[in-house]
Amino acid sequence: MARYNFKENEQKWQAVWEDKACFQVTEDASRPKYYVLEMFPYPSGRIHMGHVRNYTLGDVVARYKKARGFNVLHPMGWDAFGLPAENAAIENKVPPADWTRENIATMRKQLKTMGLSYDWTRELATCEPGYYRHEQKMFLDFLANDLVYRKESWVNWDPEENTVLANEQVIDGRGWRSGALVEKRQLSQWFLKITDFAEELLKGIDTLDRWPDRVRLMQENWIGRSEGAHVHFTLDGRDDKLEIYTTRPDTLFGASFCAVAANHPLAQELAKDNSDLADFIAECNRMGTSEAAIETAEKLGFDTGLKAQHPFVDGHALPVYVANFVLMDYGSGAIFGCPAHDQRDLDFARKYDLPVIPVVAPKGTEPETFAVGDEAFTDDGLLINSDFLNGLNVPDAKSKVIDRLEDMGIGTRAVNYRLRDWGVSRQRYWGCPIPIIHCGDCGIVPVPEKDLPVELPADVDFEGTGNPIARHPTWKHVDCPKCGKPAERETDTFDTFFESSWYFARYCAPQADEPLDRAAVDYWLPVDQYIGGIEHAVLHLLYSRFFTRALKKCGYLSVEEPFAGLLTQGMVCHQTFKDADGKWLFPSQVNLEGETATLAETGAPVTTGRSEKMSKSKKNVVDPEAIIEAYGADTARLFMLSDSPPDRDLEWTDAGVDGAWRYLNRLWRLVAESAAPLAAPDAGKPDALDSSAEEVLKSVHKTIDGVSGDLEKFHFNKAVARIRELTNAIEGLDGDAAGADWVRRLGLETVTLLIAPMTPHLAEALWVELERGGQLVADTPWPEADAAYLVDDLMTIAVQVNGKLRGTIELPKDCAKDVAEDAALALDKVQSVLEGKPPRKVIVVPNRIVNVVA
RNA sequence: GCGGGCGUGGUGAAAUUGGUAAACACAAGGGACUUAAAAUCCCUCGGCCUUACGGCCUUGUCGGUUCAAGUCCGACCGCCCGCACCA
Repeated sequence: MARYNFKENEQKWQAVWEDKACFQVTEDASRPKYYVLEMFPYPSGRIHMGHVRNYTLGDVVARYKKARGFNVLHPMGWDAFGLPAENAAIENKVPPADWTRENIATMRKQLKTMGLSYDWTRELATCEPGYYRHEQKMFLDFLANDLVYRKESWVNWDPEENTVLANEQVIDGRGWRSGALVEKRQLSQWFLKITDFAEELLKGIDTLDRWPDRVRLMQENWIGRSEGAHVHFTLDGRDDKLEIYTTRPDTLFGASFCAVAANHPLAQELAKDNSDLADFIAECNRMGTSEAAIETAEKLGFDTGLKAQHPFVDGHALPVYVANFVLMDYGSGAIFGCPAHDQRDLDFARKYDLPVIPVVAPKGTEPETFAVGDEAFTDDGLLINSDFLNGLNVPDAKSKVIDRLEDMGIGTRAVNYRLRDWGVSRQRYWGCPIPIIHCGDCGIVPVPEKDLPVELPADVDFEGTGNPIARHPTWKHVDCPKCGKPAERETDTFDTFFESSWYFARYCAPQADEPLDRAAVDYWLPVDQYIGGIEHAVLHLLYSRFFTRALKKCGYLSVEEPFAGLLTQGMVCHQTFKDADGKWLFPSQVNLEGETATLAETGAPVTTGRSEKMSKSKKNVVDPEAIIEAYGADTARLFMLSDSPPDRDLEWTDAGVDGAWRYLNRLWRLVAESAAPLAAPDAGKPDALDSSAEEVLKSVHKTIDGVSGDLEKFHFNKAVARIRELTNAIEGLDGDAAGADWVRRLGLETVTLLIAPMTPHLAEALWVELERGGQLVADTPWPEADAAYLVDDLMTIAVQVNGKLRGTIELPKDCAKDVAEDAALALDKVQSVLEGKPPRKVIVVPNRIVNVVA
């Protein structure tokens, strides 16, 4: 039996779609629009299975919505600036631009073999001046609209390479290449005022009703709105005050110390005359800048000897520490410690032997006996040991204590956000140049618009240390646009999140002279459905939400939220393999027979490990190109959708791929090679249908209804299961039954249309076999379910006794409760369990269940 | 450390959102076809007990609410993701 020739077919239909420009779109006010977007890839070299999953999900949505009559925008492009290009330049001596463009060419070719319904005329790459000149313009607009400022901030500094390191390049406190101990250094950098929008970004989350709850929660926590107070402590022997921020002013009477960040001005000042403190601060500065590193480090403090006076208790002096767990970027960079009611403070107090005074006791405990051991008490309760606050609950105490602080003029009520302003300066070559000129006389001067874009120099060398763009012999030297004297360009480039914060808007009119074409963005935005990895839950999505608001403020667009719907897909995982020496092996090197794995080449034993996220380092990767070569794109796509819901991790298995492949062939044979009779394409419904044919007819309509609902909710795996069930039903249809040939045609055409978004090439081939080739499936509307076939007259109802299933009964739909009760009680099984006694109670849930309580 | 999530047969999962747990597949075992293999088709397939009819148990663990819990509540265990310069 001939198999379905996927290779020939996939190439054929891809060419047809392209020739007919099936997926090219323009604004069309007469149709509802639908904008589907998958997160654009970083051009790392080759596509991986994560891409295949992401783009398959997007393509199913795009093709389904098109069939549903929407004007669908579905673009693709490249997030082309980033560190890997610079690493490649250093390792292989290839210019980042060449490396990136070659990768794009390879990956574009690979993507095209997947049969994705992109409007390729809208393709963009962020590393091209035609793209980044617009974000330089936007930056200047942000500057003009007071959304940008400069401040000192800390970076990871590799003293050997003389470069700034990314957090991922710092491994155990050392530079990944040099191995040198990393230091923190302060640099003057550009910041965007995302905190101006903190409240708006927080409120906006409520409008994102088609985002996963967990992502909304993560964003909410990231913004981290808190209500508390600033409190000013007087310092013995000094005129200045120590300002702290606290969310628990109610616990002030339990204070036993104050602590400031290592980079707090007070710490810096005291360190000048105290070399031990200077050493301690230097030690803190060796920790790297990542919050995870800071928070997991052992809590250390240095007693400055200074004393802070308690605001309410005369003569109660608190020692002032410099502590490594206090963050300079949060609040005022200083805290007061109340060990009894904060775990970190408690750990710190136990270590440095500071008093632990409980001031909140759980309701119902005796205040005298309440003590804190190794666990701080952080819940609500009643205030004790707290003078005028005694007996209040925590919220009331907070309010009262702040009133008192305000009356005394030593504190204020304050709202604080965990969110920090967005530092966008990067000391790197492969990014968008920041369009600023530094002039000795005029200071900071924006590059005039007519001089945009500021293009990256192509002739840079990566031999030396430091930022190659800053070392370039001529690039940075310019005349000041204001005064004409020699000046220097800014050599920093933008964070690559800058490019990805507005690309979705650029797709609306990627060739426009202006950054954004107003009519186009007004038509297409917001993105109706955005699809990508959960790893972007906070940063990329929050920056894009901020950028959209900033662009609105500058008059570029009208929407506030860029992404109306969000689907976050899980990772693609695979089993891991190691050889006898413990070295990782590629799955393609391994023969797997049942549970035993051997090395394909030598037959040597192989240890199998658990399934983990596919990664180059563990070699548990499967190359999509090899899969598409061997099985075709439709098989890969179907497998991606069949077994796991999209938001969960997906285990890639050869057996699963085989299963998808077999199903496609089975469907092909069923349509193209089956001997069973098939009615003519336009034959009317026969008057008489055999009951078996009637059943299949019903399931055709139920499947249309079910699959449509599944696709709307992104339950692709369930949709596949339903289509397979319908296929089984059609296959089991007796060819001689009255009307079977007609139902069979309807069923096969339906299966073809329903599966088309998932396996579009096969669907087109089936459509031709079904003599429907006059129109492409890609241009054919979605089938409609006839409501008359969706309801059953008879319902199967479960009968339980005391919650345990004892049998089932068939009853007419929506039958009266007492009818159901009588039928249930009439069951022999029920009677025998009841042992002749009358039931105590009978619960009837119509069309579902009868529960007899004995 | 902080924040978020996940946990159901040998495996991926489904369960109309509190109402028949395991749909649809994969793997495995048995059979048919074949000189043979591949492909295809048919049967069995959560566990324990039972010759059978059937019975009991089962959704990470423990407890709770309810006529009824995979689903709700509480505690615990395990794994995964993010933490602001990876994208």
